[in-house]
Amino acid sequence: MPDAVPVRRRAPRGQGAALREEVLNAAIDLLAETGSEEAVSLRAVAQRVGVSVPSIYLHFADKKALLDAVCEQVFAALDVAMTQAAAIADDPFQGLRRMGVAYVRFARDHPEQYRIVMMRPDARHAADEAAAKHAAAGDAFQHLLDGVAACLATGVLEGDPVTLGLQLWSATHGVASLLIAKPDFPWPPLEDFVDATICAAGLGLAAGTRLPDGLALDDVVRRLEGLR
Amino acid sequence: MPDAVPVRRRAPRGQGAALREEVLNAAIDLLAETGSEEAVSLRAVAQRVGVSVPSIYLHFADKKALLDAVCEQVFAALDVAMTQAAAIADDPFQGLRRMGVAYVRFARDHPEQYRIVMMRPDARHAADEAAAKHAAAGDAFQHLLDGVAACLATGVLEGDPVTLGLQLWSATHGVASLLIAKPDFPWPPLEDFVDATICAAGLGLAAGTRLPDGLALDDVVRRLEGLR
DNA sequence: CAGTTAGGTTATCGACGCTCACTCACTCGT
DNA sequence: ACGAGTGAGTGAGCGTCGATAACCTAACTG
Repeated sequence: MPDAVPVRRRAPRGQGAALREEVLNAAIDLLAETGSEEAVSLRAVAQRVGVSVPSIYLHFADKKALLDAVCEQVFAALDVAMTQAAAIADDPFQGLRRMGVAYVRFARDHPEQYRIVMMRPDARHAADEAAAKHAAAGDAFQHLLDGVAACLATGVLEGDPVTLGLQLWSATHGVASLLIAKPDFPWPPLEDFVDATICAAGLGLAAGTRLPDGLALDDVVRRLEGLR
Repeated sequence: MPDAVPVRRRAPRGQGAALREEVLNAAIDLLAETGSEEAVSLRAVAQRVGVSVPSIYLHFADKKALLDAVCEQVFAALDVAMTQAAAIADDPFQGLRRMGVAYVRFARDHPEQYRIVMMRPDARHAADEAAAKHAAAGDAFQHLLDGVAACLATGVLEGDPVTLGLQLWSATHGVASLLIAKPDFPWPPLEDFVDATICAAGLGLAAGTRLPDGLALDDVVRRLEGLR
């Protein structure tokens, strides 16, 4: 006999939107359980909800729209993880470090979700920059910028906050992304590596913004020997 | 009348492998022209070559194998770009900087190729680490390691070369990857941003390996003020 | 109870990756 | 010269996918 298909009672009159929730949750669960984007087919989602495929189109324009909604939820979870991590920091820069470690840990623990969120070409091309910022990364990037701003306030960093934020994000995303793409590489122990990379980036940014253009790396290095 | 389908004369007896080249080149061109992975369907490739779909399976086990071959070629092109860029550097660290800029420029100019190469989950899970290294990134990562080794030789960097290489690669890949994924972001001028990020990472790594564990970022910053 | 309509379904489409059975057309041993 | 063998390539078709059009019916309203 066929796999006991879950039956779903038709929603009462005003509650059509309830199906949207169910579909979205089914997609989220399916992605989490299988860990594979291609396993999230409309047919699989529909069967899990106990509904026919075209019903999904009543609440999502197409499959991309459904995945966009999934991404939104993933981003929210990522933001929660980062915010929690930063909350217990002693100083602003340590907050950034903790955020970075939490970020990479999230990516490692939810690789397919992170891949979908970050590696899919951007859906809509937002016209103005502010909208683009929010559409792309939601609150997470804003919280990173807040952390940068705090560092700027204490003077530990200097420069354009958006540029600094992008650089730190790039470094952190680079670790997370490579870690997912090349899991067979001889990675050093994760937490230390991430923290060291972020520290290096932060240190470099802190120092870099204070250096004259022409100064070679060697000169700085020699100067730093005294700190040993 | 139907779109003048290219006719392909059957290859002579010993030359069956010629089709492999034609299929591969067609896939590469198709990807470059459309800039979209999903446009590279076996049917589209077959039609471009002027051959039937199953013929592709005579030379490639499945679609993934074909894309793997495409990736190999993309990696080779990336490696050429990086090697050329590093060749005209004055000192080892400048070589790393130039490699990084070339790397990101390549990613920006061939976004879909870079995305496919870097964002696809690794095909085969190599058993030993050495094989994994080569399977994953080919010669490009090895050349990066060479650059790191040169910096180690002149003393401008210290530490484990593989770890340092991974950190620099992470930072560079982070910029490239984010740039592709979020093209609508308010990115600063590209070349400067990339170079600054790599310099910051390098500076941070150079300084970081020489600092005692407990030292806070502020202390270093204060110490660097003298360099202004 | 009748009518409306929100909340679905059934049937179907074209494109996809992939497989199997099959046919050429050339070559080579006799 | 010629039939067997084989390298090179097809045609038809399976199952799945995202998406659409047409239709139905349960639930609420008057």
